[in-house]
Amino acid sequence: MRYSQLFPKTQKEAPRGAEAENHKLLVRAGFIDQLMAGSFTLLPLGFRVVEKIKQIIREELNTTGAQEMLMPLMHPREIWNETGRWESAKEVMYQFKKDNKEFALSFTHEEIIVDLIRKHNIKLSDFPLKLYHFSTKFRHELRAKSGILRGREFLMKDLYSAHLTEDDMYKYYNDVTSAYLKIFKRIGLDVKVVEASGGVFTDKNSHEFQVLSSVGEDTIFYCDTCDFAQNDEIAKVKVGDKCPNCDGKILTSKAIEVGNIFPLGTKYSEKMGALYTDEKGNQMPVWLASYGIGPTRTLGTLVEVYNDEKGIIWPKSVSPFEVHLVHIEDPSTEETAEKVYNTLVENKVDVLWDDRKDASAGEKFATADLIGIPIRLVVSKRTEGKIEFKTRNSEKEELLSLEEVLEKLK
RNA sequence: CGGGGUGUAGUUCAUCGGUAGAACGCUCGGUUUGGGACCGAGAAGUAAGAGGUCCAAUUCCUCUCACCCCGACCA
Repeated sequence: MRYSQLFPKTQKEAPRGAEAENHKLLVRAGFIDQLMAGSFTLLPLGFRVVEKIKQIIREELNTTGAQEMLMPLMHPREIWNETGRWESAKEVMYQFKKDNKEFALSFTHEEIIVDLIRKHNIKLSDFPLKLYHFSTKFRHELRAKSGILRGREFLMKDLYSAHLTEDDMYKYYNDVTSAYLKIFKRIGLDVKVVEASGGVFTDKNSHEFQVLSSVGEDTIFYCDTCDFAQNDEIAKVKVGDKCPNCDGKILTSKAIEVGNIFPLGTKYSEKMGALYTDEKGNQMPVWLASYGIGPTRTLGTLVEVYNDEKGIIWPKSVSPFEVHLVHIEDPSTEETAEKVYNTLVENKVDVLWDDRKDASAGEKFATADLIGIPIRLVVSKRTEGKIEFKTRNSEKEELLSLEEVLEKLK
């Protein structure tokens, strides 16, 4: 991709009023654009990062046997009446009427999944069922805030599993926990698995995947030695206590919730009649669990965690491009730059080439630092036919041949 | 929904009773090229909207709307 063709270009100023680092940097670097409070366009750069996050999630979930699909975002009132959530969740739902018929924009999909399951006459051997999709969620937040971290419209991956027994549900629940840990590790985020209440989704406790950060909205208590962690809404420990599971000390921190998993039990299947016939001929409700990850919130969280005074620093696994090629204009180096770019493309290296003819060296470096692609290559008359290789998070520069660069990128 | 803040050029801001200004960005011309270069020219505005006070309102007052922050709430 040639930077001269990329929409939009970076800008020096952050939007008026923006305070959250993710908001300022994502807008300045051209990853997102705000339409209204809590609602953003994913611009080409932001879209690339989110697609990479989604692909990592997809790979790990598919490994657990889950199947991807896509459910509708506009739902009839009737299906929400079945569980009583048209009323009980009305605060968070966008509800509206058209042609005398009532609808809601999707804020979650339990009802839709249960409807699918009961409709398809599934037999014992079909279980467990594991279905997921990536889709937009509409939630009427009282206050949208913190850039892309709490929006009224955002992307979510939601996975739903259906089981014959509680044991089987928890078995898969643990599988998903492991998959989530792999996902966040690959994305480059350090997460804590935190016990929390299930809110309006379930009476049982749920688990949240939290990234420690001062801009987080949740407060968690966690052990400095083992994996123990609880959300303050249910926490029975306080700072300085001895950990209930080991000899460690309890600490506290603000944290951003990037994922959560809920053991739903049989609440929804009983209300909606998602039943199976067991060996003895009894009609039994299926056991359900749901599991969410917010790819767009993850995008913002990454920026909160990985930035410096110059801009964003993407982890390699989710960077919008693998390398940022900077050409410092000089007639004698034009061919070299073009050749380096073409060779990288031929070798399937995802490269953003700053080919602008009207930008100074300083401007190009500032642009590269702001966008935050982890590897920067420079071609200039100073590199004399070679290529300067530098990573975003270090000052060290190496002068390499094209072959050496390709070798290093492998 | 309660409290606070802010709305002026594409963006960030100045002007704060006498009728619109800068920087950045953009367009054109020229000089530049290792850390957001320089010179010249140019385009760009219903001062968020409505009402009020005043000889005169971007400026003061009222209401509305929008955005940001704190709180409440939150899957």
